[in-house]
Amino acid sequence: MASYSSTALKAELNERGWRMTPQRETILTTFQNLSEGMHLSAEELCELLKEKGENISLSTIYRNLKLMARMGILRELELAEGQKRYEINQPAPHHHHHLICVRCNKTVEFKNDSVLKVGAKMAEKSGYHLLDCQLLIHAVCPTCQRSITPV
Amino acid sequence: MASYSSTALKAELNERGWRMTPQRETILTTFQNLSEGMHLSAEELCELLKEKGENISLSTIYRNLKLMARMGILRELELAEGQKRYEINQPAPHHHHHLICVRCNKTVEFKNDSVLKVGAKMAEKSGYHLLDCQLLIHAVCPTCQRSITPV
DNA sequence: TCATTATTGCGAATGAGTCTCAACGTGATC
DNA sequence: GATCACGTTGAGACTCATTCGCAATAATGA
Ligand SMILES: [Zn+2]
Ligand SMILES: [Zn+2]
Ligand SMILES: [Zn+2]
Ligand SMILES: [Zn+2]
Repeated sequence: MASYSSTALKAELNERGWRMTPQRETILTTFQNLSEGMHLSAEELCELLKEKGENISLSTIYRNLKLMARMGILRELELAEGQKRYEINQPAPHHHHHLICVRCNKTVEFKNDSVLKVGAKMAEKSGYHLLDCQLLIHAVCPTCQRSITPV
Repeated sequence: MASYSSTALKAELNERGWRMTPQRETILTTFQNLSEGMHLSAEELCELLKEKGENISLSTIYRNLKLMARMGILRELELAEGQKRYEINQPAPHHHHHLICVRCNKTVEFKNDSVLKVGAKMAEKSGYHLLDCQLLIHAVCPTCQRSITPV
């Protein structure tokens, strides 16, 4: 289940002169145990942990979500308006993309290996170190097409 | 040059019970005449128009960028942190994607028709009306890989 | 064990984007 | 081409996701 262990995280952090903390381990394992299709915002993660009795301050959550996204451990997604959401960044067989209705924000996840290949090849060709590759499709869902709601 | 005329915009607006205004025409033609690779934020568009002597209030710009993105005329992009950027949404031969360095925000545009095909097929299969299809690659550019700057 | 210094938690600050509302202008009707 | 209904604009107030500043804390290495 755990595609990226907290031991590996600790090693990678130390290598860069940073430190492993209980908060970082908690955040990592929380995302690893999240069911497929769940995307958490900073605030939602904070609430979820509070319910489980593991309080972590919102500042710390914001800092570490950003850190782990920039390490390639988490994916930063702009699914609905107004706030970023995160999910664990999984390799090839579990890697997926998002189709979003711009009116109701209904989100469909789908897999397509060829897109990841295109992204990886493009990054390599330009000498970039790949962190995340996401196909984002903005569209209007069947329900919203039928509704009279403007735009 | 103009892939989407202001006459067409007026027609589509009226069809939905909305109205054409000088501000909307100015915004549309500004994006149509923008050079390739330019992505404007609301604030930048406001400044650009001010320089040209065509003042449009920031509120109006925000409202219409969102409106035109939801009509599929503009693409809404999250390239750098903190603000959305827009560009004209062009069909197949000019359609492109973005490779972004998460540290310095350097952005590379690239074309790949197969990705658009994947997106269009996926939207159609789910009964969604496609507005925009963008492959977003987060990575670390060669320069930033060599730099000692953290994360 | 101790020193160094990265990290946390709190509250204050920031700022992109939204909201409110009176004044205005568009498009439809006659 | 005058009138009307109502969508749109502009200005400023406002919201709230995210960042910042800093003192207290704790992870690492010697
Ligand atoms: Zn997902
Ligand atoms: Zn919808
Ligand atoms: Zn572009
Ligand atoms: Zn860079």
